[in-house]
Amino acid sequence: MKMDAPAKTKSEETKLLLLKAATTAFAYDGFHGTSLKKIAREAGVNQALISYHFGNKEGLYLAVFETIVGQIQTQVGPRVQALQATLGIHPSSANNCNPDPDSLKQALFSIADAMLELLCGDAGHEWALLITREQVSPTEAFEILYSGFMGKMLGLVSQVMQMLKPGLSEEEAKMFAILFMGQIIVFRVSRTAVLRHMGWQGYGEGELALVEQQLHQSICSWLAE
Amino acid sequence: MKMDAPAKTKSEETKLLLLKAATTAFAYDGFHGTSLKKIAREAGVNQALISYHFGNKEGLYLAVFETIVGQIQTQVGPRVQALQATLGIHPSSANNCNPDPDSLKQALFSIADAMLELLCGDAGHEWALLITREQVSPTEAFEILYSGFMGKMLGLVSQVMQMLKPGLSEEEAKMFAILFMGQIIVFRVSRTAVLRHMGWQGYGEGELALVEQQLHQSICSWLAE
DNA sequence: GTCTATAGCCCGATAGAC
DNA sequence: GTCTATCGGGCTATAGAC
Repeated sequence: MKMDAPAKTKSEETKLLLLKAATTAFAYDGFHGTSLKKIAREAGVNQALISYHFGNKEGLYLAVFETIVGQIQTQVGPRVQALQATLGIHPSSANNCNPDPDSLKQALFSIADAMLELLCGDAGHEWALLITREQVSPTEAFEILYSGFMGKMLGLVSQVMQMLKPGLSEEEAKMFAILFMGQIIVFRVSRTAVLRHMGWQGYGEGELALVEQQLHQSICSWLAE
Repeated sequence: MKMDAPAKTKSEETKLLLLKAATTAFAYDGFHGTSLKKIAREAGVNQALISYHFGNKEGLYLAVFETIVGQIQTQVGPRVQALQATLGIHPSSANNCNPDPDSLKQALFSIADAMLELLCGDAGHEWALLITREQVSPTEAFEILYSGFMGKMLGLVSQVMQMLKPGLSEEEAKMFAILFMGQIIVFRVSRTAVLRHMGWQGYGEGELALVEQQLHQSICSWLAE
């Protein structure tokens, strides 16, 4: 919720240490593959404190996702709002529903780039693993992710698509948003297969730039049609 | 390997029962979330027989994937070869590298439809879960999947793309194959998010038809460009 | 708030009778 | 080939001292 400073009380520091260790462990080994003993060990904190602070294993797991969503919202939330403002979607404007098509396209580009970086960049590596896992095998934590940012993202892309191609039905626009996301998340979800197929060692700057270029081209194809 | 009939010896029947139960259990709960005790119980087979027939838990897990790849190969293998023949990719033909562009496009359509049905249809539900899990968190079993059919599939799509758009570099063609796959697998990987976003209850015939239509349209956009 | 210690359970693997 | 029985170990959760 409000955890930017390294923490003040000792209790909060313990929580942060546990959350950090739990994020790493759950990301790499999944919920079932992770033991509380290991998390406590890696955090340098006594195991019994997990129950004390988070109730049980599931409570800790959910807390990890709440932290992630909170940080994503503080990071990309402002950008999304700025985007909505640029596009004239903000509620205060009457119905200025005809922004510059080119800036709309640029908006799609920047959303794609941001998603790709989040999912495939070094910074959000563990987040990406956790998010992907919840996509594939949803638990209670999926609700946190979807209502926190995924649903909003899909809705935004759908809206932009419908503005760019007014002929689209709402259903078609929503479907396009999903295809849009699919082209991005495949690079995380099928990471191993992608690297093998492309003959890459990993996603370096060069590779990501190439992917972004291809994504932009694909988006242009849709819009040109 | 060669298991079509309900089995002959009692030993093979036991193996089949265990493989069937293991497929279901691993699909829904993952490797770590599944216990051998549960598999034996659901198979109606004594637990100790797992060690006897498959060595250990991992051996059983890998055997599940070998079975899946075997069945996929017998199912779609002939279709792929027919496709390659139609496209003139078969080695016996010299270099008849200019088949009808329209039949190439139809080939892409049918690959997309087959993949979508495999991943989202009722028939391959458990397979889809297992495959997706291995994509996201690869283990030794990933090798079986990739060398068994995923790599071939990606290679085939890349080839077709390059034939349809000769201007593409090999790298671009490979990337297109990945975007192609991404648009399909998103419907499995992000199933929960997709259903919520679209307001669907599940993937019925109507929904799948709609998805296929949209996929075809997306492919057409790429090719038209 | 933090710790130690442990209860209670389920797991995977194996030994040995049949 | 199939079974019962069990071992050793790791797990989550909790009780209770400090």
